[in-house]
Amino acid sequence: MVRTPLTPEERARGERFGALLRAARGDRSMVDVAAAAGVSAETLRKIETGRAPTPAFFTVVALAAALGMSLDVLAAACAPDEGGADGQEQALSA
Amino acid sequence: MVRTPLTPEERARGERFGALLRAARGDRSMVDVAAAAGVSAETLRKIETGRAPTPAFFTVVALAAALGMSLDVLAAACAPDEGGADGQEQALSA
DNA sequence: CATGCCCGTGATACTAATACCGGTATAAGT
DNA sequence: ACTTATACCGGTATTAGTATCACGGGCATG
Repeated sequence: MVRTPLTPEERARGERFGALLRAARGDRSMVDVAAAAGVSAETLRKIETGRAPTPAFFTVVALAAALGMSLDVLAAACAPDEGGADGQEQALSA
Repeated sequence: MVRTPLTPEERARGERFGALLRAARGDRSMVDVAAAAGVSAETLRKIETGRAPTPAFFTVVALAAALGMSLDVLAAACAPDEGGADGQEQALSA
C-alpha cells in the first residue's frame, strides 16, 4: 500500500467542511470568494461539494482568510468526535 | 497548463512551515509525533524538511493537534508578508 | 426572440502529497 | 566493539488536489 485511498470518514468530513465553507460564503458568489482567496472557482466548487475532501493547507488558509473565519473554528467544526462540550481533544488520525 | 507547478515562494513557505513544526516538536521523536498525528513518519519528515510544501489541510490539523498548537498561529507564522513587527496583517492570496 | 453574461457543473490533464522500502550516518546503550 | 534507535535520503507507486476546457441554466439587454 502506498497511499491511503481516503476513508469514507474522510469523505464525510470533507462534505462537512465544504458545507461549512458554503454556509460561510453566504450570498457571495463562488467566483468572488475564489478570486479573493486566489484559487480557481472550480477548485472552490469542488471543495464545497466535497469532491476535494482534503484540500491543501494553504488553500484552506486563503479561503478562511477570504471568508474571515478562524482556522481553529473551521477544523473544530469538521472534527467528527467532538461535540463542542470541552473542545480539548487530540490524536484523531488524519 | 493544468496545475500551478508550485512557485518558489510556496517552496520557501513550505520550508518555514516545516521549520516551525520541527521547533514545535522540540525533543519529541519524529515517529512519536507522527504516530500521534496519525501520519507516517516519512510524511512528517518530508513536511518538516520542506519537501512537501503544501500538505493536506487535515494532515496539518492532526499535526497541530499532536503538537498542541493553534492553526491560526501556524498559518500566521508562515505568512510571507509579515515580518513579525506588528502581527497585524490581513493580506491573503495563496 | 436572439444574444451575451453570470453562475454553477462535468470531463479531462497534470502535478503534488502520501506511503513504503532500501540504504546510510550519528549517538547512545550494552 | 556490536547493537539499537533516531533521523536523513534516494527511489517508486498510487491516490488526490488543482487548473483548463467545454456545457447547460438563468437573467438581462438589444
